[in-house]
Amino acid sequence: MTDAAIKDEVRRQLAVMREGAVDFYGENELAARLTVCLKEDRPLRVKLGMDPSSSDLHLGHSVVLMKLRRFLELGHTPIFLVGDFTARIGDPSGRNKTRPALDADQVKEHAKTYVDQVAKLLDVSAVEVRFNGEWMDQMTPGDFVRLCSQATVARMLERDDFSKRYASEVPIFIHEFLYPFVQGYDSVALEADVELGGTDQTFNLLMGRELQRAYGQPPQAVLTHPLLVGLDGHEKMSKSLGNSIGITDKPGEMYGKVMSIPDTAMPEWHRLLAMGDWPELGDRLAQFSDGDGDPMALKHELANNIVARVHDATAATEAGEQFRRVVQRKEVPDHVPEVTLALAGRVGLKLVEVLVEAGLASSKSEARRLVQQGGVSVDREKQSDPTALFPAGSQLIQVGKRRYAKVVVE
RNA sequence: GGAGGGAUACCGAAGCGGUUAAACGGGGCAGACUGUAAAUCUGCUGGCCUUUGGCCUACGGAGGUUCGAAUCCUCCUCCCUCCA
Repeated sequence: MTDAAIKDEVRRQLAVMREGAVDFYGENELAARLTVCLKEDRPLRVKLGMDPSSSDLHLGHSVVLMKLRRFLELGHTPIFLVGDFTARIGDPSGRNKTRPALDADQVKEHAKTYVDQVAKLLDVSAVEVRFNGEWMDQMTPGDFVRLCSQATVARMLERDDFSKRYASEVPIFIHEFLYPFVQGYDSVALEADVELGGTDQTFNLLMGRELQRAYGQPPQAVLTHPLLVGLDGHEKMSKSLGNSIGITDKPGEMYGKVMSIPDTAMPEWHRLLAMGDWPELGDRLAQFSDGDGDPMALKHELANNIVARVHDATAATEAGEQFRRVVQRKEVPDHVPEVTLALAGRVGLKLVEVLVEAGLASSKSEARRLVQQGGVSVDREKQSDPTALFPAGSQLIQVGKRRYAKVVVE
């Protein structure tokens, strides 16, 4: 490659890297390093770390995972770091209370399925998968104290999440201070050239730069990305807030959840999740925000694209048909779970009992409430008497708009 | 080590001797409406029952005072702030 060609290539790659990102720290340093790498035909080492603090990855995680995939496509080395050690500390980032510390067994349990979930979005055989326990479990207390001597308490307290907690008298534990050191040290151990993360990770990511300098390495570049807003359209997507779409969600469920986001969240979802794909949908979404276009059709398309990426095109099409049928036309879905109940010599089972037994209500009181509020129908007929008897036979029960069960009493 | 403040349902937060399964807000569920599981409005939101009523469990934990306690007292646990 000529110098001019290299220069163009560097420019092209940086543009891809920047896509969808909020901040790009150390961009100029990276440009220089990339130039050398291209000359020597050597890939950049690109780190993305996630803590197995819950067993499920969601669409919010997919934003940075897709970015990692872009780096792979550019010919660099993606490193997926499973924070098995850091999960045992609990990342305080963006939290208004202490994250519960997990024990080693829970972490191992979560980590098991992590890589499989990542594999849904990118080719893991080309990814360097590492665990930070590899080096952290080897570290001596002396090493660790040396590590911690790289930043001050005042600096820590400047962090938004900490200063807010401090001001509102919510406890901050010492170990929470330790988290950024470990995450930063991971970059040292991995000799990362670039680290990806959400904007909430900014402090931790920049700590990596500082520690690399302290340990005599050139500092990594840092790319921060916006946090995907959850199903409610306001809070960031998070499993604990219950507004998330899991990577492992079934196609139908995933499709329905996408359909439920507020229209106003569509352009943002497209921007973050498409990551350069589906460009014309983006154009039409832009028009829509100018007041044109059919929002429902656009949302169907968005849902279809998302499901197709995580699952496959066939599953997405099926999920779409199912949604139109069950939710929009209020027809009975194809597959209704079937429950068989024993009559046990009685004349009939009470409706409330049936609802609880079929898992459609968590208690008889709740079942009674549902019936009284007109939320229950049997064989498509609305029920009003919670004590109505259910004779032997097979009947279709519906609770609310879309929960069904076929109950066979025998 | 000392002084003060606090712990209430899924979450936040009132209540400070009886009419409190406990205001209010959020969340959740149901209903109406809708292109959508959005927005908006309405209702419900501890459990069990023979249900215009009854019973059980519940206000950090353990005891106590009282006819009666989330509310008063004692001890304990945990948290926060300030001083050292």
